[in-house]
Amino acid sequence: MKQQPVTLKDIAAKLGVSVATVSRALRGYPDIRPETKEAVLELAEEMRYRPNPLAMNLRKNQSNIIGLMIPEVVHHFFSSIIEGVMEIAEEQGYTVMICQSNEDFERERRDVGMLLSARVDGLLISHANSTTDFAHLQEYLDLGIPIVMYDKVTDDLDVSKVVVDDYQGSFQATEHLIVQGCTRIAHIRGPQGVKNAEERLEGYKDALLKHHLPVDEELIKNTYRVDLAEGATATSELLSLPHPPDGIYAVTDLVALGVMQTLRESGISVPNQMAVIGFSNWFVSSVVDPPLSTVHQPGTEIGKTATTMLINEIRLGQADQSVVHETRVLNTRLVVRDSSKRKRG
Amino acid sequence: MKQQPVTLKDIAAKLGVSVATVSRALRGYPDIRPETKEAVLELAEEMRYRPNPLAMNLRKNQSNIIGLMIPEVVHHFFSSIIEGVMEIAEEQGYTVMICQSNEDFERERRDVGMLLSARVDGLLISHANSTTDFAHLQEYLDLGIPIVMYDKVTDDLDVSKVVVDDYQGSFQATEHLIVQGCTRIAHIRGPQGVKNAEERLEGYKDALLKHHLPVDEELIKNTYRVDLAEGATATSELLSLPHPPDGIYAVTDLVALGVMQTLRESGISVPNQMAVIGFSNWFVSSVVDPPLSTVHQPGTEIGKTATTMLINEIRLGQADQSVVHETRVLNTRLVVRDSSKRKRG
DNA sequence: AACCGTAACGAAAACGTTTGCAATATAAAA
DNA sequence: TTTTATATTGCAAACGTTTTCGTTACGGTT
Repeated sequence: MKQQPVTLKDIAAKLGVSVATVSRALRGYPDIRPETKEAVLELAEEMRYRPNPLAMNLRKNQSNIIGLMIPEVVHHFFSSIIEGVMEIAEEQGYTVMICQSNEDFERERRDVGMLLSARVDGLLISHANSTTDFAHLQEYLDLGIPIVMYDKVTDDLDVSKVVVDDYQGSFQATEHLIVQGCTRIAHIRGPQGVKNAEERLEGYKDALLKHHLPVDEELIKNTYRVDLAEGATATSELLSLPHPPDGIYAVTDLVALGVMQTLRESGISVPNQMAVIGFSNWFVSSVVDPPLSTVHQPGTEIGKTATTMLINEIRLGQADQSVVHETRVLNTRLVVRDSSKRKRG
Repeated sequence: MKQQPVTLKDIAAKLGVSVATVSRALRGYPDIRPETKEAVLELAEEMRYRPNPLAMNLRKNQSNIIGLMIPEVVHHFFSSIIEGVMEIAEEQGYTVMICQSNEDFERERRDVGMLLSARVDGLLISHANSTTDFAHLQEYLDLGIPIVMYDKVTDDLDVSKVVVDDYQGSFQATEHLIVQGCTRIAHIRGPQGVKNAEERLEGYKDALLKHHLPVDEELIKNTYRVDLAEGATATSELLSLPHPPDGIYAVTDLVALGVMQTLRESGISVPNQMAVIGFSNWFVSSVVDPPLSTVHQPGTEIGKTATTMLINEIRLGQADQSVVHETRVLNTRLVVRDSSKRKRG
């Protein structure tokens, strides 16, 4: 038969003391006789007592849950973020409730509401590309529930943020192609209005300017879904240009893979005829042929940092202390592989 | 200032009725006057009332949380399982608490205990390769908390299970290589004692037998960590054999990628000199060159099925009805790509 | 003998729900 | 008019904790 979980009351009854005493003994309160404490601890161990978090948290008006909104779970970059989040959360006694927005604003709004209903103590969010209205997040702030935004962030909200230095990473990627001897470098950019995409575009342009190369709008291609297929079509278009590029910098590794496929089908050799570099450093980039150069985004670290900051704000709030929001910018790292390596180095 | 979340009491006070009435109105109980119900619903909406799940669940002695033990989060197969689990869970009003064992038994035991402390209503688990003792899971069963095992399962425990047909998938993979004209097929196998690995080995052997090919122990290589490097070293060993194989079937796509890298470095053409096939169907397998043939494991579906079964058992248990455990075997699907395609089909 | 300080513990309220039971009001039946 | 059935509602306990505020007992001080 199902045995019921043991409660404080059970222990108290067996010991002939009150529930309060048991609670205090277990929590290590001072005014408890050492022998009593000893006995309680021993019996609790023996009966395999496990405190009921529902009751504890109800009493304390907190849940010890942090909500995590993520665009896609099945995605190397994001799952490494999940890993980082879980590591810190577990270490700090929090549990994580994950929701997947699938880049859909309506779903994001619904799930954000669900997490609020679940009484999360704080929220980590990378918003969907399509999100422009942040009223659903403002609700949290009104209730005093802290939010930390990561990766995709907005200036519209006064909260802490964790991002990577997209501008610098992009600058380095572009400059790397220039150093390798490329003179006409195309950029397949991310969706308009998304901050990361804009930053990367700027980094690309500025690198060109620094090296006195013209910024040719013909060489800047748009993506909307940021996937393999868009990388492929953009590449076809670039190849049919009267004066095609000799290097392609794609906003994401996935897009870069689409680029490489099209180049292979067109019989164009990488990196000699066309150097290619991506952004993100997925695992897959290291095993394709030729291995894809890219800019490493420290996913795990983003997750860890954001979670540490969030838990910190949660605790400050519980202690009625004021919090000051900060934006942490993590460094990217250029990863040079064969897809862009023309010179020995 | 922080505004407190609104409770039943707040609504009751504003309406001059009792908390019980409000509760019943919201839950749609029959004996409530329509006008009262109307008024309650309206005010609740207006005040943006959200029931406190902690209180609800404490009262009902359940958590509406299901625990998910997973070997690694950053892994295509497993993250697709997570996705499937989350989809069903959310749909059924459950939330998911994920823990990562990292293939480490001690960590698995600790996290399984943590989930128990968190009062999960049920547990989904794929155990670590190193797990041979299942006492930590027995504890759940004693408490009447259902478990559903997926992917890595054991016969030692009388619980429901969801697996793919490793034997059949393996048989098909091997047979496919035979049909393509391979006569000496090597198998890089998974760790001994792990059920999936053993089943795949059997499928491989039986396919050879069916086609009257000898089972040559020299051609069966072991792995322990099941990674890229082991695929590479196994391949080197196979190549240095007096009579090397003309086809390699690897227990996992990751291992197969290691195989392909080594073959490339050795200047051996795939598939003509050596046909290669893996198992799992990661995304990466579709973008490498040549695209890797493999056996598709329906990760999302595994997650969905296991979660559906678990929630079903949870509900049966809550209704004091008896549950009968079943093992669901999902079909795999052979995915033929260029790494094994010698004949047109 | 009256008082006080302190150590150790218990009683009970509180957190926000749900729900069995009792209570009231209203309408129908006698 | 009284009785009875029915429709609404409220009371209060319960879920398992934590914590405030007492209470008791006891040794030591005046």
